[in-house]
Amino acid sequence: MGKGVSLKVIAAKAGVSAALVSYVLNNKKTDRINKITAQKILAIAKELNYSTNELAKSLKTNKTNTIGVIVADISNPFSASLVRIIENQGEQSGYTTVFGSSDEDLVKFEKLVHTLVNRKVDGLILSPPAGAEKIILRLQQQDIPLVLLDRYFPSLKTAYVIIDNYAASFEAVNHLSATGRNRVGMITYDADLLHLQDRKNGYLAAVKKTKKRLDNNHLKLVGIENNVSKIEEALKELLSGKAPADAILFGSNKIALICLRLINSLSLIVPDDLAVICFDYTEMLDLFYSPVTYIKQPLEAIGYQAVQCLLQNMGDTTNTPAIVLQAELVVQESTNASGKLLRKK
Amino acid sequence: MGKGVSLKVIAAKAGVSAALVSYVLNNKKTDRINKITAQKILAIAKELNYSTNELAKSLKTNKTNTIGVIVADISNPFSASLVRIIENQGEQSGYTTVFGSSDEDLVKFEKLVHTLVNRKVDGLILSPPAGAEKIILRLQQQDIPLVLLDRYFPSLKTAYVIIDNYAASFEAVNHLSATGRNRVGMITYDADLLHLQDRKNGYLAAVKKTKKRLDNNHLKLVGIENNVSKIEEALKELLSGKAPADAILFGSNKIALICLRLINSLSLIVPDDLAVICFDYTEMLDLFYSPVTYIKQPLEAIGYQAVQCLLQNMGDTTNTPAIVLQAELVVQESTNASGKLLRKK
DNA sequence: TAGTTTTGTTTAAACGATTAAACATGTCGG
DNA sequence: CCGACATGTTTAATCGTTTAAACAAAACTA
Repeated sequence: MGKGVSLKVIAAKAGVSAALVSYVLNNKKTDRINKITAQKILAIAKELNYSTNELAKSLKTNKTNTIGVIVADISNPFSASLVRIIENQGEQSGYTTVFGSSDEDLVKFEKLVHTLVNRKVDGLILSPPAGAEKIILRLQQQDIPLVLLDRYFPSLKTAYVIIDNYAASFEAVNHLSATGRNRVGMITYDADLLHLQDRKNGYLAAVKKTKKRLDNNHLKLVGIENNVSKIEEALKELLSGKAPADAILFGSNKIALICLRLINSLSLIVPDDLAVICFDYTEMLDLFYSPVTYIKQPLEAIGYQAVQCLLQNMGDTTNTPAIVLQAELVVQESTNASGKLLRKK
Repeated sequence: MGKGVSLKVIAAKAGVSAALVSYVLNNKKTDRINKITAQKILAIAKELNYSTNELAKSLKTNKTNTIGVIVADISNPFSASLVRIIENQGEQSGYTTVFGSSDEDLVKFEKLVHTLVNRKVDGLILSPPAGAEKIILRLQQQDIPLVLLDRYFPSLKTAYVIIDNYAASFEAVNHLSATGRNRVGMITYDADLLHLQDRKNGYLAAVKKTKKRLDNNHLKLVGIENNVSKIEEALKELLSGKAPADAILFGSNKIALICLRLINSLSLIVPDDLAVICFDYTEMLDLFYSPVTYIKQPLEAIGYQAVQCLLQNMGDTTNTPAIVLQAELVVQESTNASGKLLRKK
């Protein structure tokens, strides 16, 4: 391996001590240092193409200027976009971001957390899987700054940034009701995670509010592992029987993909026969023949707030801001009340 | 910040030297060490919840067990999937992966490379933007193991993993020709990057081979910044005039998205009036009313090979394997020769 | 019993930086 | 011409590990 150029090397070449080189390169004690010596040192540093060994620096300063981010799955477009925003946002404040995917797996999550902590990240932005309370708690006991993303645990006093999933679902169902849909169904996850519960509960509350009889068969819960046939089955059930749904809210973009693909191959027409709304935007929603109405999470704001909260929490770990952002319902053709089709006949 | 538990702390508590603790915890010199002492040390380490400071360890051992990956844009589903595969693949070999997005911007790319190098990653997997030759060369001079991903520079002797873009384009056009399309167009990038040139040249060669008159107007080049109106304009041009294209090959998933969205709003029918093929798979292709035929890059294989090549290059930087993988044309409805529509009428 | 091995543990330097404190000079006022 | 202050640079400890080498005591060996 090519010998690294260290302060010592520069010092030797310049005939000074390593300490002085450090001062010069970091612009410290600038009032004291001889300009000529400083110039010489800078010249040599440039000539040798010196660059700091951040490992050593971090070890000494106890600061890595790194934040660790754990999402469920970075290959999910939703996570990927968010991660990108956090990456940019962090950079603005001088932080490098490192990511990992937990796959909603507690063991994997814990392993990732460990790796990041042992590498001494300055703080963590986490989308923890269900059951991660103990892990989070231990991090707090170790005084490691962190903010939860997209999820939160009511039993824990942490900083978090979430969207109001309850309101988002509620608004979506309201929109469907208001535009004449009578049997609004939902396919979402059967999970402990509170943000998913909120999506479900928002739906239930809105359905109840319509005074229309609440038909349990219109809420379909599927596993978070996104099993294709299970989800397809749920959709088929919703669309059959004596009171088939005339509108469906999909609890995630994964669910939406699977269902829309299936709908493509069925004989029913969106939005005439069925209105659909999807949680989270993906490019694909625009490509469906009837562009899909969706619940738009304010990704920029989420990413921004996550980093800001973390910075605050880094200053003082007892400072745990809780940010709740509102999602926005973006109405497109798939919930068109008129039933007039824009798509090609 | 909560005092870190260091070897020294354990050593003190156990009444031994830090060195001995290190030996025990790393299972070195196991034959020599007293079992009882070892047990005691392990117990204390567990009790204090010790975990290695990887910073210090890396500084000493000159190994971080980290590989750095730079892609164009991690929020692009293609990159996101690949990155995920690399992440998993790296983990198999005991490496943590850290990512960054260059946005095809040379300055940003260089900055990212610097950051990763200063953090002493053990190796790099890079999708360099155009003009990155000097940067790559300097890395090689510093003996930093690296492998290029998806791209390569003929002027440089580096390890790389790419797909045969020329053959992929060629095959796609052939397929269109063979299924009766006569005026095959392409919209792709006007870029120096060789893999993009290859896509273009494969198209040109295949068109030439059909013996049909090569009409320059059927190849549209757009900027890599994916300007929406420029791309839409290119599409409109292809579809108008005296010899409108009856088939189009899209040079990337971004281009495809923009064009398919526009096609959705036009009166022409895919595949009857127009066949389309897209480079790179994305979920969205399945949601288009006429599922889109695409050129499938073997992501798993690419990710696997990238990591393997890097490991080889880490062992010996003069070892620069060049892997060329073949893409696969996945034929779906959008190039259906019969013109029979599966989509809803 | 003295010498050699084996067993068990410690010493100390090193990785590459940071930084308080000490140490030289030089300059100036009185 | 001497103490005080300013100027410029070095010393040395430290961060938390690793690891070769030294050391000490016990256990054989002859």
